[in-house]
Amino acid sequence: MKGVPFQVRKNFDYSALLGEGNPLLRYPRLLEAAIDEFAMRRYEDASLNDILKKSGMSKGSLYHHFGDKFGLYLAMMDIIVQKKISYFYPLMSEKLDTGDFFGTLKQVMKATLEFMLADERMHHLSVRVMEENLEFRQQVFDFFVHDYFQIFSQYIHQAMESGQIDTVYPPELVAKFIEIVLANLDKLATSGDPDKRLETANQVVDIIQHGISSK
Amino acid sequence: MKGVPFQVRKNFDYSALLGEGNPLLRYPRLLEAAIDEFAMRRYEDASLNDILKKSGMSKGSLYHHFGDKFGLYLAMMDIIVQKKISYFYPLMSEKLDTGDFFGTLKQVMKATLEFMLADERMHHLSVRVMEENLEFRQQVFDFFVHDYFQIFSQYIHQAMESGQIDTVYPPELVAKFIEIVLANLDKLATSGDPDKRLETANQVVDIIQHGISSK
DNA sequence: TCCCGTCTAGACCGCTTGGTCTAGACCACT
DNA sequence: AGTGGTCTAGACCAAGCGGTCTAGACGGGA
Repeated sequence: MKGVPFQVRKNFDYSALLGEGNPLLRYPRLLEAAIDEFAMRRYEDASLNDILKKSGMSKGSLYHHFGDKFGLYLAMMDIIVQKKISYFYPLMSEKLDTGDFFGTLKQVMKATLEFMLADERMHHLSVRVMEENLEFRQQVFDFFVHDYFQIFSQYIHQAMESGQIDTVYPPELVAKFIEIVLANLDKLATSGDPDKRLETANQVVDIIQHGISSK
Repeated sequence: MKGVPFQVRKNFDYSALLGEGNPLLRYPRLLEAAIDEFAMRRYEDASLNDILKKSGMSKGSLYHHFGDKFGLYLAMMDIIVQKKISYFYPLMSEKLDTGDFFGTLKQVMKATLEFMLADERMHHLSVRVMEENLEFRQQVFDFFVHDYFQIFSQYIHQAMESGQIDTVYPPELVAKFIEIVLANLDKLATSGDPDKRLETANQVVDIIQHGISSK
């Protein structure tokens, strides 16, 4: 698959895979195997044959239900995204309009950490998407239009306008900086004890706060 | 190459490839093609056949001179590392013992940025090594024992002892934090103009300085 | 001129990849 | 019982991979 690194099936309705009708919900062993494989390797490197072997599903069934490798990936990501939203939903609904930017950031950290601790594979999946090439990401984000980054970016603009962040820094720089730190949270908070990890995560927010808050 | 993801040739002296006797120095087209390919894709994904096609070298010659794919990779990295050292050498020799940690950090940033601007492919190569799996990195670092991270970590300890960094943060956290920011410098300083990039890089150091310096 | 070591070209090997295709199992409806 | 649609199993496919191997080109010493 070198010459044709990534391609999408025509005449196949991927969106039918998402939501309640997600066929992956009916094949828990396939879901497990897919999460294992896609958490371990990036999309191109992940082996469909290995997933099939591990899950016991036949190739015919997989292609019948999911169309192709990308269909399986989308169906899996749909489930992961739902799970992730469940961790962030309580936060999104009430806190996002208060004036306490760094307090919110700590809560985002906490939710990220808890999501990470619940199943490290899912965290890997979330991070790994951002490591894929642009074309692939765009294809994926066509189906998951949550646009986290834009919401986050707007929130930072708000925090700047309300005087919480030093205006000498371009908002985009601040947004990217925080995004990078969040994406690498697993490398920063590595010690086993969950409490210790949370403490470290809060220290990371402290560093960011001292770094960018207005003097 | 799925079942045997990474293997090293026995009875072959890789170290003979490094230094002055590096055979890659005699094949500039091969060097170019290797940098192109290994900067584009990670080790496993990089295609030896593509490198050969681009450079016009035959497979027989390659295996005669370099032993295997890993030998070619090592020979190329040897040249890259030499180049990188040439950017950091002036810095290492005089500045590393002064008491101005953040000043030094700014100079490290500047050198990193200049190295990046000189040839973006080389910067990609440097960053990409850290994305490879542990086993591969260890194999590579066996041949390039510069141990940047340990030197850097010690330097941070010194800066803490001399009261430049807030001691509430664990030194390892600070080291990893800075390391992550440096590794993602290309994502932070993206705007085309070199001066603007340097300005952004300095702002990033400012953020770090405000973030971790003792109050 | 012959010989031998070095080097080159590229056919070939075994293996893995994602994807296709066919035969048939199973089931519901007529 | 017959028919048609859905689903499954897995043989098979072309392409790409890193690596091996052989035939021969080339050049210096005897």
